[in-house]
Amino acid sequence: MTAHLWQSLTAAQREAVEHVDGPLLILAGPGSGKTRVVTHRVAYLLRQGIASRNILALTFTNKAADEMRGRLTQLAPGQQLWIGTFHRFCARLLRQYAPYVGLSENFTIYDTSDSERCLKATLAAAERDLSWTTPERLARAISQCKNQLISADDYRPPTGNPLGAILQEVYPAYQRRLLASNAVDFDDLLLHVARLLRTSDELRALLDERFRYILVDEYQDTNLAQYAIVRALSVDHPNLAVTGDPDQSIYGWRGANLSNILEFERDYPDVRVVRLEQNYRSTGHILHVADVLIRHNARRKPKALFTDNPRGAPVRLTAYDTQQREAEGIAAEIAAEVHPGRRRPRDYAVFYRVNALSRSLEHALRDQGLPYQIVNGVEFYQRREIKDVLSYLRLLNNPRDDVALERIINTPPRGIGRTTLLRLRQQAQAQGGSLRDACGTCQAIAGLSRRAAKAVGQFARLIDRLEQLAAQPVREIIQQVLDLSGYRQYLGHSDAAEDVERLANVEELLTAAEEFDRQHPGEGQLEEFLEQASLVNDTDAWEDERDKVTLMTLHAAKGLEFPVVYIIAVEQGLLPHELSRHENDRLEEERRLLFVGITRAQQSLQLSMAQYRDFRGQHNRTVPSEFLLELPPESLHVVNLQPGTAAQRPETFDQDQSDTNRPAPVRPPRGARRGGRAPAGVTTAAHLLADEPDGGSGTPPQAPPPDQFSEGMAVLHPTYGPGKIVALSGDRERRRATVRFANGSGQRTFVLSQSPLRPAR
DNA sequence: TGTGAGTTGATTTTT
DNA sequence: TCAACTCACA
Repeated sequence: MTAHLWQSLTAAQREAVEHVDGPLLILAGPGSGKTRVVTHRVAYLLRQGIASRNILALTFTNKAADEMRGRLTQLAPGQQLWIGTFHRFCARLLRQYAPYVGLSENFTIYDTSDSERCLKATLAAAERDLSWTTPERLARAISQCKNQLISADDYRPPTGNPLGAILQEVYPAYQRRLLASNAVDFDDLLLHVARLLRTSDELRALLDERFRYILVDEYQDTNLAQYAIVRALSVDHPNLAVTGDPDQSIYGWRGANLSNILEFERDYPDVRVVRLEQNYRSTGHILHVADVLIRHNARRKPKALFTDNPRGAPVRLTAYDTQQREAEGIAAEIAAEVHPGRRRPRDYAVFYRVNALSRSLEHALRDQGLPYQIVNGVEFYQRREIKDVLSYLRLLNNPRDDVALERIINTPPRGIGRTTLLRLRQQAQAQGGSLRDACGTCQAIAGLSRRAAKAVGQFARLIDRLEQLAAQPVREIIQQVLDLSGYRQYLGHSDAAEDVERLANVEELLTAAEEFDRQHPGEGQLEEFLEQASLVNDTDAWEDERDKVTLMTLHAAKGLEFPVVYIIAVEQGLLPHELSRHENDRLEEERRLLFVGITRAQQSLQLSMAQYRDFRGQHNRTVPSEFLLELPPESLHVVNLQPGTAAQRPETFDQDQSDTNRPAPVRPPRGARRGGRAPAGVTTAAHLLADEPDGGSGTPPQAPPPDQFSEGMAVLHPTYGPGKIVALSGDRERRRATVRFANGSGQRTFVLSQSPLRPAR
């Protein structure tokens, strides 16, 4: 082996790299060179004479897979081994074994919006009263079931849960519809494979033998289904190496199960554990802030983060007046470094909790003439025109794809309206066939007007004609679709900026198809193209080559690093997010999210908040994030850019609706109270942020907070559930609200200052 | 059947 | 704020 490859590795890294047989757990802190270790280890395995086809590397995102592939081609050129996401891997297996689960190999992969359409169709057919819940909620519930390996037949609702009762009916019906359409949703990819491995030990053993060495990256993000798959493939050959960091688990909401990594040692008692704790990325101050913050989490594996890097500048904690000031301030700082050439735009990243926060930054950066890129804005493959065109392709590939058919049967408009579609659905149901079948027999459908029947007949002929082309190169198929369906004309007939852009997007799709064709010569590649389109997202298109400021969510930031990082809107309700604030597990996940953001920074980091922020079209006073209280003052530099604020700030706490109101005007948020972990001498974010320029001055009596309740407003009560305010009375501390509750609890009156009632939004 | 205005209602993170 | 959906009308 070439000596220089290993020279740069530390003892701990080398230990992981040179581990060959048996289970291995690599606990890798941020910036600890994990990717290097993993790729070196694969190279090492290959050099030990292990055949590349026996190695399987599973990642969570395409981006991670691409990076690993890229590095491996440098370390071990010319080796063919499987590197990819769980979903890609499962899709590929499923194509091979589709009949075992009732699919044919040309099945369609529904993305989230497709499966929601499918679910809506199911609900419409079931005719249940859904006024009290939404299809989205049901979709999420189904997804959660699948993540936990609960199949439609196994599902038993918890007693007294109204959602469960509906689910018991709808989940199997939805699943039947998917199968009838020869389609799977994202979760099915995993679920089908997991069940396949469980039911057929023969197949399981075959694949276990085939994939003798398995590596799983970001193991902390695996859910139960992924866990089951990996375990099933590591019975006879338990050479399972997982890497991860429990502190960077941020996908709990998607079913990721932190226990998978926390209890790995229990699952594999003879596991070798390697800890990579030295950080090569960040300055001492940045790492210290991250470390102190994450120690507030209870569910974790304690670890000591350290670095030999210089301490650097303290982390800045900046309070702005408004979000505009925040954005302008950040943009001006970047411009001041970039324009004289001290730094490049690509050195900078701005992170936020939700996509909606990017707008003011875009403005500010544009005003400064700074180039920027937004990761995960509107995804390319989610755009209407792209989905339209792809739906044609999907229907060609899988005639039973009803969701695709419904999408295009009248796009562009060809005179097939609601009524006609309804008849077609009835016909399909009666025949027990697909909509595509029904279209073919439209002459025989009762109640269909002559005109409608003609339109449907034309549509059926169009599809027939296109189906002849299915073996052509993908670009050619798309061209024909655009021409024969009239879609190109339909988009091109107006000069509206919107239409021009749509046309441009379609052109881009053609380019992508051309590129695909080049890489996939030969016939019948349509299926592979569609699979890529469903399982590849826009993060993958993020170009770190481009010299631009990067704007992205904290989730998207995982795995990346930047010299200078800004994290904006570190405020209650956003970070931690409103929906995660009240459950401890989810609060810890929010803390991890901030931890991930902080540890992306190499040299310089600023956390910021704005006193006022426009959100969802409303102008709101904000409350500093409780996480700010948990940061170590000795590594912080607090900058207060709010004019004359010390006087008003206590009031901000009155708007904190998280727990029971207290009479005291200044109330330490939860973090400070819990176990007295707040840094000595600092009790509240108000103090923390009032350090300068005018901190400590006398506090005049504050104005009463603006009334947040109004008549007719939807509210939520922890005991009585959702309700509506029917009357308000009294003032200030005595202000009372009468609420009518939805679930038969009748009407009740609450003293607002003493009740946990809050707006339901 | 298609279109446009108007309303409503919902808003986290993604394979 | 903004997209999806409804409803009235051509």
